[in-house]
Amino acid sequence: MAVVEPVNRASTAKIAVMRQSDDRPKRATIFDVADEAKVSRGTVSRLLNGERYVSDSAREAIELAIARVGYVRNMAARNLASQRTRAVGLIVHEPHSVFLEDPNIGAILLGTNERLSEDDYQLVCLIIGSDRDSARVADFLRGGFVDGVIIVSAREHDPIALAIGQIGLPAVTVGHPSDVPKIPFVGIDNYTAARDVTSRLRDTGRRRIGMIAAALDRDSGADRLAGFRSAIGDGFDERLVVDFPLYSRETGVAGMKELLAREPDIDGVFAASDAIAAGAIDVLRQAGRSIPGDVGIVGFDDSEWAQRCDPLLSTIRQPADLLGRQAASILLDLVNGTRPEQTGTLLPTEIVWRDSA
Amino acid sequence: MAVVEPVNRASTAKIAVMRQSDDRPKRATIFDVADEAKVSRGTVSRLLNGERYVSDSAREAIELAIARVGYVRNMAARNLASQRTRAVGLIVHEPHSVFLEDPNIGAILLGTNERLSEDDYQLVCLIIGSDRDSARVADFLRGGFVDGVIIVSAREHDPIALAIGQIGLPAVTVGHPSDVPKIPFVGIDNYTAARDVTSRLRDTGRRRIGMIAAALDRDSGADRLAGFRSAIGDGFDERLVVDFPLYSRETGVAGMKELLAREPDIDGVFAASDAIAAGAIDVLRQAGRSIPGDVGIVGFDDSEWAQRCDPLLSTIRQPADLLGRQAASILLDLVNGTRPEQTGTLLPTEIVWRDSA
DNA sequence: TTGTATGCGTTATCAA
DNA sequence: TTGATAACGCATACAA
Repeated sequence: MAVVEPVNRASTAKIAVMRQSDDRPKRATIFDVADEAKVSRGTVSRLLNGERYVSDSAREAIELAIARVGYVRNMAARNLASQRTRAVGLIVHEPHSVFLEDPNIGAILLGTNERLSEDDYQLVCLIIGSDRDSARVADFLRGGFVDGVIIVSAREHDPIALAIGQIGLPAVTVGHPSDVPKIPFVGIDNYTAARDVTSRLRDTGRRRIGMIAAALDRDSGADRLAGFRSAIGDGFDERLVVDFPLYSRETGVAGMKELLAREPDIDGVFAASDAIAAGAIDVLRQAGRSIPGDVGIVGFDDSEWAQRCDPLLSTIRQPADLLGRQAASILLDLVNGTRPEQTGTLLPTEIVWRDSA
Repeated sequence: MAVVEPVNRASTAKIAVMRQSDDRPKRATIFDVADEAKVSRGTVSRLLNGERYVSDSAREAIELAIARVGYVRNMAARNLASQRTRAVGLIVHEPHSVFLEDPNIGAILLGTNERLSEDDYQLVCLIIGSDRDSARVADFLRGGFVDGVIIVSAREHDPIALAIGQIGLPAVTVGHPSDVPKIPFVGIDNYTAARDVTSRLRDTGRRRIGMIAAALDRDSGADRLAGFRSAIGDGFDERLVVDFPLYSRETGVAGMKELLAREPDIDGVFAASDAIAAGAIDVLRQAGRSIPGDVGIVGFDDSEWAQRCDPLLSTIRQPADLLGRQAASILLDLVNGTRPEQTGTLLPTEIVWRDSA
């Protein structure tokens, strides 16, 4: 031990006592472990990080010492020294109502967590519900609290996405707002899915098909509308499209009323989400229309809503958990220095035909 | 400047370059700001932390310097030096299905975030979906990543709760598992709410009242059953109670079928959650029972489910967002060294009478 | 395989 | 009000 050591520790201990305002137990450090095991701090650190070059005798002594002094690593110190945290952030930037109701967000979250867990990364989920949150989260990210970040439900002109670009933090978005082109993304092909489901609606003989669109400021909403339009082709009639800000049941109620008013003979409806479809179905019922007899209707998501509709809702299954997993995989590559070969990944969807169309 | 400074920074720069594996921009430190503004690091730090004793001239120079060199604080270093992070964890420990469906969790999350945001604390939400997660989260907490923690949906014998006790980390639980008595909690009075709603069911003339209980391993589930039992009093018949692990619609379906089989004359049902009630209603319908004519039914939560039932569901409103806010407030006190005067806080609930009973 | 020494970027103490 | 400097606890390059 160098002569300076004891002095060092002694003064440290004193200050620690002074700072110790309450009853939090004092925590052992690598110093204590090294002393106890009669080895150097370097050796302890190497063992802790699973590196080679630790003899069995040293290992035993250290493990014993760790147990004896009750050592646990201090992450802040580790982060500072190693310049990485083994944590990644997941940012959910949504108004409250959406966060609570969107059936996909939870699944994305779980998928991400699962994948990160496999590589022993910690997911920290950051919620933005106000401008103040937004600024604080930006600080948090800039501060090096996480090694990378996944943005769920990014929107156009998202200040956080822009901040991340400036910081140079590895990032992946779920969905791809058009104004952050450099960040890799994972998503589904909303356009094709919408086009295909609408086509099947036509193939089953529907002729006056409307759409209740939503969230046109997001890629998901805009692409679903574009797909619908493409499937309808030349006969497209903009009077048969209504749009609202949110993917909610209320949107379905308002939208369906509007469509019925504009076109009483409507015989098919593509709702931009299952929740919207559920609202629309209730309105159609009250208006005396039978489903799928008079009107065929399809939704999007294959969420809980689809199972609770009467009749059961035909819809598009979106692999939300896989989106999360995939986003996590890409981010891990990024964090480890691998550049992804492609900037965007689209996962396949599947049409689930049930009873409503 | 001391003579040692330039040497120090020069060698630092070299190492930084060596480590800089990719294109992450080099970041300015307090050193750079201090140099640029011709003041000491101490002064810069004081300004950054909003302390007194910074002259206007110094302030101006520093703010200019910060903008010029593009300084942002390094949180890891700040955390290490200050021994606190200004972040608190919120732990959700639930199987996937519950996390996705429980209507309260999201609201608790948002309420917590809102309150913490007011004090500029960052909420980091930690999800436990496996034993591996559990161990990693424990490390994360022990590592000093957060100043405190809120546990949502704590259960009996929760390893995380036990770990937190050992660490001595300030903590609050939402709900109060009986085996972690020392941790303050916030919750609702499930017992009284359940008793009152059941009593009203009786007061409106129901005589054969059953209950579909769930999650008896949690205080919420157990207390709701106890309240029901108390309201029924002497006439309690355990044949009229069924219980299942989850607060889910499937529980309602299975539970109602069982109750109908046991007691065809049943004329009232207390479902332990709205989702359960929704399932039960569907079964009653199919069995040809009218609601509330033949059978009155009430739920718990006042969630989305309640609004989608036909008829609209009478239920108990649980102030989930307030639970989150309150938990956050208590935790902030704890983190700042204030001991709470009481170990438990119960928030009021409200019975919402609609059409189902 | 192990030990030593230095750096990581702050905060906080104390003297000035 | 400011400056100088010692912690904070760990990782790591390099010497041994």
